[in-house]
Amino acid sequence: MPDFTTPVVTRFAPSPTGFLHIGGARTALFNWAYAKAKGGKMLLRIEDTDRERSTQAAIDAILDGLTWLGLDWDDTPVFQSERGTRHREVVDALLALGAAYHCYASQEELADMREQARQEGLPPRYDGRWRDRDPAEAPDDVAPVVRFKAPQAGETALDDHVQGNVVFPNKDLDDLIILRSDGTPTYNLSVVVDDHDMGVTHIVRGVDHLTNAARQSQIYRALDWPVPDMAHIPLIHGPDGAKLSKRHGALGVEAYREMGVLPDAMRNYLARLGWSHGDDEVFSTDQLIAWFDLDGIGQSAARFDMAKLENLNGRYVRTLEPEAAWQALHGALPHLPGGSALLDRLTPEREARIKSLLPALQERAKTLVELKDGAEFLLAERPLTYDEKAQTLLLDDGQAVLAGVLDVLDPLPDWDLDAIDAAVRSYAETADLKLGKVAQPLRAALTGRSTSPGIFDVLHVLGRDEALGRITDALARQDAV
RNA sequence: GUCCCCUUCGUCUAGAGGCCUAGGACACCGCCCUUUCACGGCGGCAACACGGGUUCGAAUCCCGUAGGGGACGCCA
Repeated sequence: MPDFTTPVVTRFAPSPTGFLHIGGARTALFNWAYAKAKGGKMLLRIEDTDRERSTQAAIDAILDGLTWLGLDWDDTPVFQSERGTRHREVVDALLALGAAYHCYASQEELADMREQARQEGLPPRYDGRWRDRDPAEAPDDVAPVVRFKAPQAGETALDDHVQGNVVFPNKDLDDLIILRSDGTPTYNLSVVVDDHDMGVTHIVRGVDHLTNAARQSQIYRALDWPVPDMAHIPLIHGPDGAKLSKRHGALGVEAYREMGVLPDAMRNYLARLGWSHGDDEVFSTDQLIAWFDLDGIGQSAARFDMAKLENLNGRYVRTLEPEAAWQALHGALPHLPGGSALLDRLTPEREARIKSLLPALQERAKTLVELKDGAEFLLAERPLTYDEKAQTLLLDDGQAVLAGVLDVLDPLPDWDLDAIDAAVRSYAETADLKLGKVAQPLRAALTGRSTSPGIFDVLHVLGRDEALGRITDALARQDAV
């Protein structure tokens, strides 16, 4: 049965004044998921009409962020700044239609108007003083702006996929400026024109645009253009319930990349923030696309929870196939703190060692940073540096254990797993020590840490010379203490 | 201040009048497994903001209160 309905076209329209933050990433994800779910397109539009604040660096950061998250867009990105001519054309059309007018009110007048309104306890609004005034009365020292002639009576209703039916009394919506005195179009006009021209059928964005949506719908109607479907999604808040700011998680997505978060996990987490499909917590991108719908989006703001993201990320790290895990780690290294230095020390032999221990390492890591930390001992040069817990383990009793283990390991004819296992166990038995008492100092000596994969594996992977060398190093520390 | 929206465990949420003595996940706390750390398994703690209605019956519908959020620019 062919589908004769209009193909879905969504768009993500960030303004390039900063990085791609969490809220923006989630908005992009919803737009992307909805387009994919409906077999439509997601377009990208860079809203860079504020030339003062828009930067190329921000544009790059946003594109990089989307790419990292795996959110691809269709067609080439539209730059709003390049569409000024068309925007002005529509302003002229509105003027011709009598749906807009020139306003000569000065900045001072406007300021007075707001002040007056504030004192009377009224909302600060433009009073429409040039709405019906004869342009012949215009002062010649004021460059006019163009204002939209908004309906003054009645109400403007929005039928939003997330917010439901929202009604704004028209008396609360004043005549907004659509063309500045310098001849450049403003946001609310540009958005309408661009969304229309780009064939956008569904607008998915943050609720902070809800009032704009009402004004924009008035412009659509004045132009006799169809109003797109809308879905205003709730905002993401910080742990304290207030708007996400730099103090908490309002970091760019690249910050999460640097924390060793996997893009798949990030997507999964973000999808779960404000949207749900029953009790499903962990799902693939294919499942997300299959399940995603605007109806599943909740109406209340969600708080960003790093602990849950980490937990989810840990699941993704653990389930990575060996080769994929290596690719993820290797690829992320340049983005992780201290990662580049490790990359420099990578040799084929060391790479092989890491790969052989990777499954055990993955078990212990919630992030790629932790995975990197866990693998670091395989790239370290002797003598190792020991963390605090490791240092403690290398004191008195530890020294005795190391000496004893060295004695049984050194004469081993073959450095294979079984032999190592047997030797260490027999030492533990002879010394009347629990295996744990033996393993811990050994671990400290071999890895410089108190946690690592199984100790026999570590001994084996390190190889005889390196392993015995590290034990000897740790024994030598006694003199230094 | 005005307008709009929101309100289920600490957090993310399931729930669309009886299936709810409210389910799942994260976090937290026990126990088990175990050479460490993890993973895993089992168990525990913990919520329908409050007050009125409507109904035989309300977390679910209506009204109000409180709290929170958002919007009120020649920014986007």
